[in-house]
Amino acid sequence: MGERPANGRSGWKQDPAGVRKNILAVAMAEFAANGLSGARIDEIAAKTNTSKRMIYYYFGDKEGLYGRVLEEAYREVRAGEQELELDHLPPVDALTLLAEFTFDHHSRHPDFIRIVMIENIHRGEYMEKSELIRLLNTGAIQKLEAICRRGREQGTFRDDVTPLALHWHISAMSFFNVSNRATFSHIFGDDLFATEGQETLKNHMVEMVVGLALKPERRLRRSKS
Amino acid sequence: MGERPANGRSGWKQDPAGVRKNILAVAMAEFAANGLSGARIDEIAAKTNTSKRMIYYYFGDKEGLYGRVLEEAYREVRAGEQELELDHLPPVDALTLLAEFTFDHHSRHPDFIRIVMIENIHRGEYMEKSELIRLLNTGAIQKLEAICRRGREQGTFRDDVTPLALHWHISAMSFFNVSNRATFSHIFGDDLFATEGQETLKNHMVEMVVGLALKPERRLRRSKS
DNA sequence: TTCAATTTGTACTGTTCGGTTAATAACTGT
DNA sequence: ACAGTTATTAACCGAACAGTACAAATTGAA
Repeated sequence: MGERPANGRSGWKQDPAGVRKNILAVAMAEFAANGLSGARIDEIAAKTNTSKRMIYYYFGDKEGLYGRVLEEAYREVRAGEQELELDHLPPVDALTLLAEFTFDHHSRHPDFIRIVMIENIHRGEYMEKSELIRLLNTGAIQKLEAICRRGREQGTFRDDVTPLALHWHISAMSFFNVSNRATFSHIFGDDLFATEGQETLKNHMVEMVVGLALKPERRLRRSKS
Repeated sequence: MGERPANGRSGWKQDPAGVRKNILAVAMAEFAANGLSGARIDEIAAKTNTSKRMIYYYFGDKEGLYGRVLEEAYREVRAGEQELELDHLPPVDALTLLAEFTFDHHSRHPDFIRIVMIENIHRGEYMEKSELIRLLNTGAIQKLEAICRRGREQGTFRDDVTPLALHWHISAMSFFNVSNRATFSHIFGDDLFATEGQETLKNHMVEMVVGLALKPERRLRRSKS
């Protein structure tokens, strides 16, 4: 897709993949901005390089489109996470880096956060229909499992704190930081969301998570602030 | 309201407060379940003891109703929080209790969580119109401020960790635990949401938060699990 | 050449849904 | 008794909106 000659319907290229991609990108922004029932198919179509007709041609109906957007959102974010290289680092440093990365990564992808919020509002019912999403996510915790395994072998990590629990804590703080910004900053001001405040929160988060993972006698001050 | 005789329109009591309350309760459940654009006025009316007409009579329009629901949600939850008595406890115990209470309180009020999620999806725009909500929430952090003050005076608390930051961390983990249950449990199973898993998460959270608040040399093992 | 897949565009349909009208009457305080 | 408030019911309006029909053109691969 992309270019369409100004006049009439002559001189276009067949590019199904491109058309689909374009529709998905626009739809993701619209669903993220307005929710499933709030988003308007006509509005999505208008912002596309193609027409409303093609949305139905490729995605069937609104819910089908939303489902694909959901998959695409997870795909993009998980792909971004894969780039992180941690195996060469000592466990504590790897955990620190992973936590910091997650915090920043979520912060950089607010539309993904909003899509997940919306999916939770819908109680995950569209996610359930997608085999792909479960597939994509099984890998989400593997890095953490590797870190924990090495940490335990090395004797520095507790063995009653599971990788899943650590993932939960890191996710909670990284996710909430984006998802609840509107209400939180309305009530308490936006100092915590300015650069300095965000650094503080991130450092707290890392300190807490690392502190939780390490055996008590290994917890020496390693805070940055 | 409440009772309405089966036949016709004869024999009712005037009870504006009751009618409003009834509408608000039904509307809160519907908005929490379906979101602002997803909720249906006709559906709300049907579940009410009164009629659609009365919704417009008292609340003007859908957004007006949603705004009042939002206020009511915060009112109820904050009222519940006020009951907690902490002044008689040593700072660490008070902080522990407050964190545990918050975790459980959020867990017990999923509809409130969902309303806040929805309001965040709408970027807090309805909240901004309500002076009442800011009022209600100024008190939300006072207990924490008192605890921190006493902790610092006593010399056990760090003074570079603000009550607001602590509140943020406690909120993040308590809120996420409810808000993201659907997607999280779909991906990683629901072990963490069974009784035992929830206890573990709560204990972790308390351990992390208390660990963050205390000066390093005061952090001795106080974990429950 | 053939033919299915892809693309375009417009007009239309059927329904859902927020909000209103209208007419009426019981309630309550004064 | 009267006046203003609170309540009821049911039909109705108009706009928004998901989804379709229809007609036709282009492309690209077999």
